[in-house]
Amino acid sequence: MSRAPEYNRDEVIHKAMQVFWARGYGRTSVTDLVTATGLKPGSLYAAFGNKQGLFVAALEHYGKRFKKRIQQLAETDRSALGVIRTLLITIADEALQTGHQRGCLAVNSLLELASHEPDIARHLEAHNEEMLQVITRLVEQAQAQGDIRAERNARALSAFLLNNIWGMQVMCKSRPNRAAMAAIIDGILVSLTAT
Amino acid sequence: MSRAPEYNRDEVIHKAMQVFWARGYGRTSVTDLVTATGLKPGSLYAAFGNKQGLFVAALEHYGKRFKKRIQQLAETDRSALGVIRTLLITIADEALQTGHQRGCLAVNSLLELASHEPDIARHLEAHNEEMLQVITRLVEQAQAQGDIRAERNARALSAFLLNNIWGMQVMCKSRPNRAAMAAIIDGILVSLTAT
DNA sequence: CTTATTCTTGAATGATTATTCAAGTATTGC
DNA sequence: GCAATACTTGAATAATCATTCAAGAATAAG
Repeated sequence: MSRAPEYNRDEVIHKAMQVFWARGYGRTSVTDLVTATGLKPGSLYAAFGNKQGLFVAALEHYGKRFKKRIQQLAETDRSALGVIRTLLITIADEALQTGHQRGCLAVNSLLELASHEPDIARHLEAHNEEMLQVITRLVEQAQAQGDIRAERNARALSAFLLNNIWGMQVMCKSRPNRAAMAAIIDGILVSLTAT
Repeated sequence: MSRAPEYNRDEVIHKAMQVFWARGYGRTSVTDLVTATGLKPGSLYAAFGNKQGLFVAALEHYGKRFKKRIQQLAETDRSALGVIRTLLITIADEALQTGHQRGCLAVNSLLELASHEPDIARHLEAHNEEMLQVITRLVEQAQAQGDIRAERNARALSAFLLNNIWGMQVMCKSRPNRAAMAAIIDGILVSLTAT
């Protein structure tokens, strides 16, 4: 029927995501995206409409990746509290990787854009709600397993957990510090497992 | 000797701060600043060097304001733990004010600029270190008053506290929610006062 | 081969950006 | 009144930005 695209859509989105993640939306120029993806402006616009369209695709790609990783984590441990601990340690370790000061694309974008771009704000709110649900399920499992007291409100504990994850993503950008990360994880677990 | 400026420097900085706070650094144009401050470009550049110079002045103004407010809070209550609780409630209440989705200028700027502007990153790291010291002093007081166990590491508890404050400033931007804020404050206090 | 369809290319467009500067205006000391 | 000094003004500048589009190239169907 017609000519086939020379690029792979997912690869293009992945490369665009990395640029947006490293530089933020506003500081990423279409020229940056052309360089990173190898697509010329015309192809980029034909495929994604505009810069924001590519950004939304990148955000969704990021969200999928994130969920997939938590899924994998959950399969490594039968103890839900263990999964929670591993999740926190993983986030801390990534934050502590020298040079890796990108933080979290979702959090970065939320602060940069949510007040100005309602469409993007909706995407990010949905992402956060999904995160909250994943965490709530883990907390409920930990309650069923007897590691967290059953009387406590799982949704409330999850909000507290997510709040700390957000905080760690902020610390990422400043002076990621092993002692502080350990203190935070300790503080969280003390609170979660309090009697 | 010479002509006196027609503007008040502090007022100009204050107005600029509000624009940067509401819009972020990148989305704020010099035209926005000219409109908000009433100063023409020439005067603005004579007074602050460039856009970034005015931004740094705004950041410092913000930091001073913040410290002053905590100082005032500290004077309202003899109990250091009470001050900490009030501080958290105040932050939560501001976040919950409808329409007020600005979050925290320091956190917003950290995520937007720290990886790209070393000068600004230094300012923000200094600000965070000061916050940490203020909080540490409160924790130590609470320990002296017997509300937090003396064996616990004050600096570690403060890192945990600051992490949650950062998280709340992130939530500000998404769906500030009273139940979640209450859950977070509860989670923090449970951990702080754990035996 | 011809035609229709879609992809690729990259220069052009027009808007917006931060910044500069020369000309005008006010104030102070003499 | 006369300089000297410093502030104000706003148009000009040059760079950068997202986006468009016409022309060329590849593919598939008939």
